[in-house]
Formats: sequence, C-alpha cells, structure tokens
Amino acid sequence: MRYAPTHKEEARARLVEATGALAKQKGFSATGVDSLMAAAGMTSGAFYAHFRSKNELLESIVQNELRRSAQLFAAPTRAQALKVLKGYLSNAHVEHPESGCAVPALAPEIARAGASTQQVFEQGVAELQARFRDLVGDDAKAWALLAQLVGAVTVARALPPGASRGALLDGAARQVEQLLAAAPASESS
Amino acid sequence: MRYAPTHKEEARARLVEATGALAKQKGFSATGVDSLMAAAGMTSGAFYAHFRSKNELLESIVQNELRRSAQLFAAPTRAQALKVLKGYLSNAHVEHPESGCAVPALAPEIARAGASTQQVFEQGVAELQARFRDLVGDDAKAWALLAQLVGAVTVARALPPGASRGALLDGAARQVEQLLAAAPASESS
DNA sequence: GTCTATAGTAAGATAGAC
DNA sequence: GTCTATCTTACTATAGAC
Repeated sequence: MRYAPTHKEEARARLVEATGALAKQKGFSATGVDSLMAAAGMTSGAFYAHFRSKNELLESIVQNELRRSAQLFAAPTRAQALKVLKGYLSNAHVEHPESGCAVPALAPEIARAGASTQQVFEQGVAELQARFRDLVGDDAKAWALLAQLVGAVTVARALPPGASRGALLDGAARQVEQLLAAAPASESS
Repeated sequence: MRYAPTHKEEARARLVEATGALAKQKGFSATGVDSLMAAAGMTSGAFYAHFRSKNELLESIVQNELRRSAQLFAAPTRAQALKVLKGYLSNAHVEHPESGCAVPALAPEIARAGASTQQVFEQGVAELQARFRDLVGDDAKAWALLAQLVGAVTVARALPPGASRGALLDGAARQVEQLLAAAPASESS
C-alpha cells in the first residue's frame, strides 16, 4: 500500500478535529460534505473511506469534542477549574464557537439526530457532569451547573453584541459562583 | 380582488404559526420552503407573496414565538407562574418542541442568522427577562433563571429518554426553586 | 486513500396562468 | 393570493482512475 499503516487513523483524527470546529461554527447539517472535507484539506470523495455516512461523522465529532471539554474541567486545582468556568462564560467563548464547547453549538442537532448519536452524547455529558460533581459536591447541583453554562452561552450567541449579552453572562456567572460557594470542594485547594 | 382585504394578514398569521411549530420541531434551516408551506396547507409558490426571503420568515417566527412565551410567564398569580416554570422543565416540554419555547429550539439558528434576526430575538428575550424579573426580584437572577431553563431543555433534548435526562431536569428544577425562594415576589401572591 | 466526475435528489427563489 | 412548472445551485453519496 502507498500509505503508512497509521495513515488512515491519523487522517481520520485530523478530519474529526477540523470538521468539528467547522460544525460548531456553521452548524453541522448546514455544512456540506464538500466544505467539511475542504476544512481538512481534502475533497469530498475521500470522505466515505472514513465514515459510512455524514451522521457517523457527527457521532465521532460529539465523542471527540465532549472528551476534550471534560478534560478541560478536570483541572488539577480548584482555582484552575474556576478559571475554566469563567472562560466558559466569557465573550470570547460566545464569539468563537469553533474553538469552544460542542454542547451549546450542537445540542439541537444532536436532539434531531438518531438514537445512537444521542447515546454517544449521553456518555460524553456524563463525563462532563462527573467533573462538575467534583466541583459542586453533589449530582443535582452538577446538572444545574451544566444547564446554567450551556443556557447562558446558547442565549448569548443568539443575542447581538451589546449590553444584554453582557448582563446575561454576568448573571450566569454570579449564579455559578453561588453554586460553587454553597458546596465546598471535594478536591485539593 | 378575489380575496377579502383581511385575507393576506390572516394567511400570514396562520403561516407564522404553522411554520413556527414545524421549525421548532425539525429545525428551521433543515426544513425546506415546500415543507413549511405544506404545514400551512399551501404550496411554495405562495410563500414569496408573504415574505421576501426564508430568513424574513424566521424573524417573524421569532417575534411571534417569544411574545407568546412572555405572555405565558406573565401569569396573574405567582402560583400560576410557578406552574409554568415546572412545565418548562417537564418531560412533555422536552419531547414536544413544536408546542414549546422557541429559545432552546431555535437559538443556535438565530445565532447563525443575520444581525436583524438577532435584534428581533433580543427584543423578545427582553420581554421574557422582564417577566422573570417579576418573579425573582432582580436583573441578574432573572438572566440566570433564563439560562437555567434554556440550558436544561437544550441538553435534555439531546439526551436519550432515560435516567440522566430526568436527573438533569430535576437538578435544574431545584436550582430554579432556590432562585425563587431567595428573592421574594414583587407581585401579589 | 485520495482524487475527479457524476448520479440523483432537494434546496431557495422566480415566472406566468388563473 | 395561490397554483404549477421551472431555473439554478447545492446537497449526499457513489464510480472509477491513480
């Protein structure tokens, strides 16, 4: 064969990375296979050597993206985790979905995808929720924190830049602070 | 003319209603003009007698949907408003986007639409936030409540039916209760 | 494994009859 | 104002050369 044995998996990993960023930015179903592959420096013909369908790519993206997000929140110290939370509710995150969390960017498309996509999402969200549990101490508060973060970014992105967006992010940040203050860490400083 | 003078505005109102429900269910950009018009009992040719473009329809939908949502939360008594909040975080709302709130269903598409769509959304969200302010007493908490509701439904819809979805909705509901308890009503009981 | 080329379908929008 | 018919473009997916 003319390609190294590791070529395919490396190419696939690059594909999932590049198409994930584009999907988060422009929307998954709104982006054609041509554009997705172009973002990874290939043409659409090569797509089906890696994925059986476009929806199979979505599942790979969801898995890859949520794993990375969960790792971000698994910060070694509580102070670092708080910084990640602040960044989540920042204007930069709102304005740059391509390098941000996949949940606000892709959740509605996952909701309309098949059951297997939703199961992949459930696993990824479980990892995320587990990291939140480390921060707030109990399960229910961890779910509330997740919803608070995702809702704030979801709504902020649909608002035009301006005062209301800032007020929303600020209100969410205060609520997050309260969630963290109420339940002390189960983690080192 | 062969149509009553009120025909056009009535037809347009029906269009915005029917297409709004379909857009919330299947996604706006994922639904073709043919399907949208069929949902209102017409064919695609008639569409452009009412809207200059598909995006102009989205703006009308956003305006119409958010106004209705704001009215729902403007309940005469606090007890009734609490009931609407419970309904927002119910499994029924998660499973029936077509008759539910437009924010979790359409926010990402609004984020990717033009600036004028986002301004229409901002106005609608302002009405909603004002009703929440009546419930929780101050601005920041009202934004946090909005984010909590929207985030919970957004994530719940992407999860498969099951335990994690229930835990998420329950965690969000407890957080909402706390938001309402912390700030007493500025309204009659 | 990746390319070019293409099949087949569906999209947004317009034209002309009624 | 609504219809049928159509233009043009873009989509998902496949076929065959290299």
